Amino acid sequence: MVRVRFAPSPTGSLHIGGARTALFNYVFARKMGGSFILRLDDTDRERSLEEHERGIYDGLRWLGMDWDEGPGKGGTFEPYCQSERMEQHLAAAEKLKSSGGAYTDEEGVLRLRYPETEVIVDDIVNGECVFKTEALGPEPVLLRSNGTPTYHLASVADDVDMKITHIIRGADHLTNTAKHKLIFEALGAPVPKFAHLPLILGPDGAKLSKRNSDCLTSVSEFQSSGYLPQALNNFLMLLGWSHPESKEQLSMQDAIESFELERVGNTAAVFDTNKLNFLNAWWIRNIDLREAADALKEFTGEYREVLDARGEEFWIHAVEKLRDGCSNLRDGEALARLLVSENVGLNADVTEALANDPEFAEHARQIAPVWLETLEDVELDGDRDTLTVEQAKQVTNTAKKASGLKGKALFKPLRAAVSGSLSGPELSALLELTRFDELRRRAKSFVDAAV
RNA sequence: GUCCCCAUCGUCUAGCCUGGUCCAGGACACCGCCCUUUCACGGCGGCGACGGGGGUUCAAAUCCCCCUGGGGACGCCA
Repeated sequence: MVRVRFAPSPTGSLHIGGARTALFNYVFARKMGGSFILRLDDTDRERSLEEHERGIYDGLRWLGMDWDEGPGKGGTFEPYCQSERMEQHLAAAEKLKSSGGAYTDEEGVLRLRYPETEVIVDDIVNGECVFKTEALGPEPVLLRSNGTPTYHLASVADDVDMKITHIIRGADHLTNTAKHKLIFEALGAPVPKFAHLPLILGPDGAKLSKRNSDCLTSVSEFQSSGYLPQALNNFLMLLGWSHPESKEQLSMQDAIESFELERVGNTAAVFDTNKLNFLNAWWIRNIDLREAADALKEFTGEYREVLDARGEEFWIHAVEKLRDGCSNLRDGEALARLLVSENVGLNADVTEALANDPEFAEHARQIAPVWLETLEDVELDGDRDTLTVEQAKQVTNTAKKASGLKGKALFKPLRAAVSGSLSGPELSALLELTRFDELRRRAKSFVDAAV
């Protein structure tokens, strides 16, 4: 039975490297039909914050990684917070003391004893790594002078107690693993298998950190910046692992079905925002329509109320028509603005084109009055406040005939008249979704600007 | 500084273990064309890499060594 754990310490927010570690553990556990355990490594009471603890839970849940055992969930090996496992840690310390695996130094702290001059870590992704113990630094402290256990002791003792079979963590732990292996052995416990994941590097080539201002690092930041959890998971999955058939768009299910620890690479990977963005756009387009509508709606900001007033069906229909143009959930706001705002002025790019592009200005001058006139001749059906699909098609055709313009010459200024912008969602959809009185208002102001 | 790890297009990578099918395949980004009565989506195409040097071999991206480059670890933090 495979048992893996993700053991973050709540001394900072859940960052993307941690999320990737969690993800690989999670996917591996699911693939193997094993258990995914969440354990809080909070032995550093000074720096552990409840706020971060919550952030870790929220982040994991947002990404869809449910843990089988852990805080809030319980399990056979409770408790799952190291701060509550002092007793077990001290018992392990006693065991190490009596077996000679550890000793108390002249300063009164318990240290691991390096028994050999060499330790070999057999790693699933990196192969055999040989360490000379003298190069590992001083023998690690297990119990501080105040008697509390350190990370090394606590981590290993808990891994033993919780019967962890595979330790999957970042490559920055490789030298720790050498020390930990010694502790497992001194404890007379079976040594789990190890897999050290290659590090994620920032755009500057150094280990990704919060300080790296060029890109986001914490999971909550990605959430609030308009990324879909599916996109972030997909992206993270591809950092250091590849699908056997090179499939690039992967759901959690896809990843679970085809995951193999043996396929994990061992070269550090640079975080590529472009790819994340691409994946985000792909997932916005391809998830369930209702889910996309809900997600986009979260980002509609000030237009949310008006949108709600127009009914759920309206927004779902809009998203169905227009989500192809969204690459980030934040695009929801611009979308909502185009559909319901009563103050859509002209974008700078339009006014600039009007001033500096004689051809565009000429086309705009021609189409603007024609467009306004066309709209004024339209009768809405019954109690509708928007054009029907047919009418939307009809008004563009009428404007086309009356102006004698076609193609880009027609649509570029027409788009400006309808949306106040030179680019954006599909025009036909905009015409059929925007309230008719608003369309007329915009047409009027476009006449004012263009003629 | 010491130790460990790594090295294929700008980026993520396939291939490397089990040398030949690789004058190196895919994806993102970028550029062009097509589709579309506009943009986007989509389709097609282009640009673009085995860090260098030695070996081993009939044959090396693939195996070995050196160099260089990058990263990580060296806490009574985790």
